[in-house]
Amino acid sequence: MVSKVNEYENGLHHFENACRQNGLSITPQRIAIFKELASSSEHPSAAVIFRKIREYYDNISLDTVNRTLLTFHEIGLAKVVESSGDPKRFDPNLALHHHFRCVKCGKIVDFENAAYDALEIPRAIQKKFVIREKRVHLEGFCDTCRSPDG
Amino acid sequence: MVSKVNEYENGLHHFENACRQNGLSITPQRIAIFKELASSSEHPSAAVIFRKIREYYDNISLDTVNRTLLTFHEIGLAKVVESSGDPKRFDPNLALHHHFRCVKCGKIVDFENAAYDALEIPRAIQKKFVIREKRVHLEGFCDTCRSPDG
DNA sequence: AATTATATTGGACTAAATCCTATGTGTCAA
DNA sequence: TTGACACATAGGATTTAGTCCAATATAATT
Ligand SMILES: [Mn+2]
Ligand SMILES: [Mn+2]
Ligand SMILES: [Zn+2]
Ligand SMILES: [Zn+2]
Repeated sequence: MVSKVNEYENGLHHFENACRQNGLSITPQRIAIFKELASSSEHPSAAVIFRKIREYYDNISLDTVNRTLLTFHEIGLAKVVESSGDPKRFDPNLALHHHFRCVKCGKIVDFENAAYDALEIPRAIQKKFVIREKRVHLEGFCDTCRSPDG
Repeated sequence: MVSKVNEYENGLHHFENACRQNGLSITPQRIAIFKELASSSEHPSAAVIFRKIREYYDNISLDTVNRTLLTFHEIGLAKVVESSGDPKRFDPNLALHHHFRCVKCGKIVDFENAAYDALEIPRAIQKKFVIREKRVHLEGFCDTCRSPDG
């Protein structure tokens, strides 16, 4: 078992390498944003990350958070998750996995499934398009939203 | 083979029945929006539909188009397609099918695939959530965006 | 044709995201 | 270690998407 500390350090090293390889300087803002995203499992929006960082970093700007999250996406440090309009949601989990999204509260939940992972891209699609992501997307009501009201 | 006219009439009947069953009156605006959506295969946003209808219907409001598309979704006449932030995209195709989305130009393309259709919802997910939609989501670069620039 | 509940309009408002430019700071080479 | 510079950020302005609201219009029913 890998210790938490090592996981954490590995994450930071990955981040620093990715920045260096892409000619991006390593700023306190980028570090804070990376840490916040990496330690999150709720597929946060830029605004959510912004508010969390603001708790201890009193003048980081929302623009920087937005710009940086998009940069992370470009250099492969983060993914942008499928939503339905509404704010963009970011994902630090780069491994192949799948999503359930609650149409009521917007919660996005990861899950793993070997059969889903094994799906092949249809020939006709492969010929025509360059595929970068393949995910199964489930939608419905989560455990919290399913019962009382709606 | 069903004639175009019949398909069209069936669509309109379906629309009218859905409205009646839900206590919604059949207004010229709703008819125009339904026709425009039903005859589209590009998964249009509200703004796109609004602009098309404006070409011949000179004072329909954007608010009505937005509100109506959401209503259509509620009463099962349309689906809201998975995107990545950015404007909501609507889908008149109620049949089980799957999507490719170009990350550059935003184009969303339908495709059918029996293996994808046959995917089962994992036990653990079924127990916890109420599933309403199941789709495979592919992402990448479309035929137009793949080549020259990047 | 009159009634009434529902729907639409258009402008105001809110929220998300991007743009702009003056200021600040990581990085690298001396 | 310092200095120079290219790159990055802050914060305010702007753009864009979506919603709200109150006055007006109209579909459905009688
Ligand atoms: Mn995820
Ligand atoms: Mn579709
Ligand atoms: Zn929920
Ligand atoms: Zn494209």
